[in-house]
Amino acid sequence: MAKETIAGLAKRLGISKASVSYALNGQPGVSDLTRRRVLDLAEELDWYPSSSARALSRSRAGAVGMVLAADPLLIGTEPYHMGLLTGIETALAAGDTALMLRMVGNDPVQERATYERWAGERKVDGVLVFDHLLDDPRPALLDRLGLPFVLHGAPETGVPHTFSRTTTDHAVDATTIVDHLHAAGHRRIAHVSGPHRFVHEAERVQGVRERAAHHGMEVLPHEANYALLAGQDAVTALLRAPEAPVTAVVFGNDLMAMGGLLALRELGLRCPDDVAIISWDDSLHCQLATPAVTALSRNPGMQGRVAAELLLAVLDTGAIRTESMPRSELMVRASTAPG
Amino acid sequence: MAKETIAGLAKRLGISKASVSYALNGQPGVSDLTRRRVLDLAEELDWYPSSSARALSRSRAGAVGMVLAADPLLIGTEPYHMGLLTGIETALAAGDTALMLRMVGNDPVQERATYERWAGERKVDGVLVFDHLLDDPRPALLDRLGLPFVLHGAPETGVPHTFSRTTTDHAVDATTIVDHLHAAGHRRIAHVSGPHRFVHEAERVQGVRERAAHHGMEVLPHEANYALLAGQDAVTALLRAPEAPVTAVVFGNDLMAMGGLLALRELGLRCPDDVAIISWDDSLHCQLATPAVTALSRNPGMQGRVAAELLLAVLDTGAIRTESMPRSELMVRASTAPG
DNA sequence: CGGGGCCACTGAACCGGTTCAGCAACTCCC
DNA sequence: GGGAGTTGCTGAACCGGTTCAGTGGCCCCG
Repeated sequence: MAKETIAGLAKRLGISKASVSYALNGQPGVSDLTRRRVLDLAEELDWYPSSSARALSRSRAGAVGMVLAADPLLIGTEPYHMGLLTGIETALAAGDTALMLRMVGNDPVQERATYERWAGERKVDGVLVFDHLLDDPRPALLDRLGLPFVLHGAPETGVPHTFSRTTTDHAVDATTIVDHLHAAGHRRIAHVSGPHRFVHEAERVQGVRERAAHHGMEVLPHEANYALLAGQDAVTALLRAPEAPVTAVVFGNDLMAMGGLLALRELGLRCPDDVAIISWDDSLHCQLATPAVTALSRNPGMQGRVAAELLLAVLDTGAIRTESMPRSELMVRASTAPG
Repeated sequence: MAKETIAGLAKRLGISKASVSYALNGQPGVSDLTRRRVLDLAEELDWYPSSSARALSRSRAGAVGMVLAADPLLIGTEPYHMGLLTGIETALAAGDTALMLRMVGNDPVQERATYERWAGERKVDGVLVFDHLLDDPRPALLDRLGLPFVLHGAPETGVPHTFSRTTTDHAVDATTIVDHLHAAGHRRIAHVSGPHRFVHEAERVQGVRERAAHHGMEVLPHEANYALLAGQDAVTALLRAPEAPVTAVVFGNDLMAMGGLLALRELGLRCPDDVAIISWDDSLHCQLATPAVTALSRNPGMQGRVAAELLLAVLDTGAIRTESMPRSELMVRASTAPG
């Protein structure tokens, strides 16, 4: 079946292309009768507008892009990103916008090249950007490229920003976590975080430090890279250290928490009796582990939805807005239960 | 900066649009000198072809689509799909093709509507289809829509097919699994599979049955739905049954295997001493569980890459081809280790 | 009754590429 | 020296929509 076009519909009805276009788009300039006839015929021939023709004449791609820049190995195992993706897609589908996905190994150059191409080819109308970095070059780049974007997970700081973003209050999360450990009697803890070049990690580290100080607790910070092995190594190193041992470890994600658990087992230490464990991300891993791991549930699906909806609004209105993420919830499980 | 266009380049160089186009696309019809001048200028102004204009005139979108039709809850937790996605994206990026992603809850109507729209709007050049169903309506639908596709995970059966697909030999996998259990001394096992409406599940069930018969083993089949809870319930039901208990359970995916493990724990049974467990999908869950779960590693990343490359080839040549998936590998772990 | 305003509709330009037919100049060969 | 073939280039049509500047007919009102 040859594709129907607007010209085809017009010819069949004996009217002009322009009228057909107006009718189909609900624009004024056609009588109700004509509009009905057009819509009925379009329905009957199941006509759809050619997305490329429409994109060309409207100068709008009808799609937004997302670059997943992370170790492919991590992405496959970390449920956080998948949850995010699901939420994003839900919001975009509702807004009749397509999602263009690109995965690049943890490579800033490729991420940058992708944005440049997308902007140059006008392939997407905007992008979602993740994992805000210290001195992040991407906002400036995207501004220069004229590509609208939403930065997901920017700091909560009150500084007025020149771009749209979603924020999470990591200080509040830190307080939740530290208070929980303090209440369980811990006075000396370790914090195995992700790389500090991520703004959210820097904020978490600071948040934990400050809240711990507030309680008069001691914190051993340890920077790692989110991998299972990193969590394992961190715990091994921390507990072999000559200083008085910590009684609890906070992990920056679920994978490292799992690694920590393995390390404890190898060291012959019991969790939570000898060392308690808590993860900054909840996931099935935390629920299934033995003992089940206490974790902060951040609802990635909701976060994705909010971010995507914000991007759609930005594309629509051009406004610059900031959206706060809903509060996280601590899922208390056996790994921190008073022994 | 206003976007450069081919007309702009042509004007600056004092030549025609046509020549510029030929030069940029490596087509004959321009002198080497002119070609160089065009390419240099394009480089200098960093010009990119407008994807929509190109799509319109070439009648090719430069993108392929993929509908992830599964329970969003499952998708987030099952690493299989994410691995697949990573592989697909890798292959597409190499082929300069964009990936359009749509997630629909486990809803055939929405999946169908998505294909119809994509075809009608000519938004994608082809699609990747997953989870072959018994009496799958999708091949016929896509043929009718004129949308090229690759069906991933079709049966290995020798019947000549009218479409391109990738196949997995589930009988071989079943043999691997059953032989492993037989060698460990099991004679009566259960097989907790996914829904039989999936062709691959039907084949696995048959494969397990036949291989077990070959060894004179007994198999209790149990159809479930891939969810954690389903695995849990299945094991509870199977082991409470009045008949002689099984000594091993084969699970259709890692999640159900985890559920099975939980159920065993609740029933006070030890794994592998009382009941051995084996999963048809490997993942971090299997590796982290206590005991670690023996699983068939199917390399989803590789599968995705092969499927995507096949689709690109199909789009290029229009040929109908079948690609076999590489052999799976059994990762033997504690859950089936002779007690 | 005449003029202003509105309504329904149309032709043509436009978005930014690709591609075809045509044409001038130049080479080659008998 | 003249016809055939090649090379390098151009103008214009085309892909399938959107949109602007008319145009004619009709109604309303002073």
